[in-house]
Amino acid sequence: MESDSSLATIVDRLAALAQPHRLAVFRLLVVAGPDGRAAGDIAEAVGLPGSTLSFHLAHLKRAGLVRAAREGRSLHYAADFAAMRGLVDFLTKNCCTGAACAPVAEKPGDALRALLERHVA
Amino acid sequence: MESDSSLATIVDRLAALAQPHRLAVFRLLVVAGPDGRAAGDIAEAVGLPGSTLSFHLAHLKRAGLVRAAREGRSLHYAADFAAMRGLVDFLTKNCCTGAACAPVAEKPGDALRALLERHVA
DNA sequence: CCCTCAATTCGATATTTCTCGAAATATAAG
DNA sequence: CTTATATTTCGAGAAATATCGAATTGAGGG
Repeated sequence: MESDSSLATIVDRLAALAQPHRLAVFRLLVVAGPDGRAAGDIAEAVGLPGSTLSFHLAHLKRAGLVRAAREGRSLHYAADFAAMRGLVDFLTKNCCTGAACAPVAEKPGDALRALLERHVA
Repeated sequence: MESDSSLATIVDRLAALAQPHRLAVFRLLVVAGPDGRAAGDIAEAVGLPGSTLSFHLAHLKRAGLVRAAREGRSLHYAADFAAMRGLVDFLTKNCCTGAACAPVAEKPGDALRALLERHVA
């Protein structure tokens, strides 16, 4: 049940978040929680014309980071937390190991334990 | 000693990694470790003309994800692990909380503990 | 069925990104 | 000082992205 983590998917997801408006939208949806928010609602919150927002939402959706569901006459967009977790996992495993990123990790799990220390001291 | 994590910086770093060649280069530098690798060496490994690679390395450098140091007549590029950790931290804190991403996190630290569980079971 | 509200798709345009050969720069070696 | 090697900068073209008003589709309400 590992969500798709091909390199192409990773790049798509990074690209989806690598744009100020889209990052703002996604963060909005993260705090909004599983029920998400209506498109028009989001448009007002981030101050974008509907068509422009629609473009960005489509981008996020293509990347699998958000999902849409009809609710009456409006569309509710919600963050896909599993996809996001997959992205963070990839970055942690593939771009944060091998050397000095997570200090001293002789045994598997030590890197994460060190991470835990640093954050929960 | 918190590395710069302004939104603009985060977007720059995401954009830097959101490109197949650059992601490949960065991963190469991650496994290469703190000493990094020479530019020409990297160019051959990823199969890019020098000028094209130089463009991508400059991009990664602007974003603060890699650093360059002269070594004889070649330039050695190395991943900046602290910057990368900063990016992952941002994503974890700002895009992976609030709801179902890290399961059950009532007390601070629980989210990370849960993460630890999931990875080190 | 007609009207309205919500959202997307369609053009058209401006901007940015990517690519790569040719020329320039820097460092070492003879 | 001349030559060779490593890398960057320049310039120019092709492709992808971002923006937004106008036209279109979809879902309810009267």
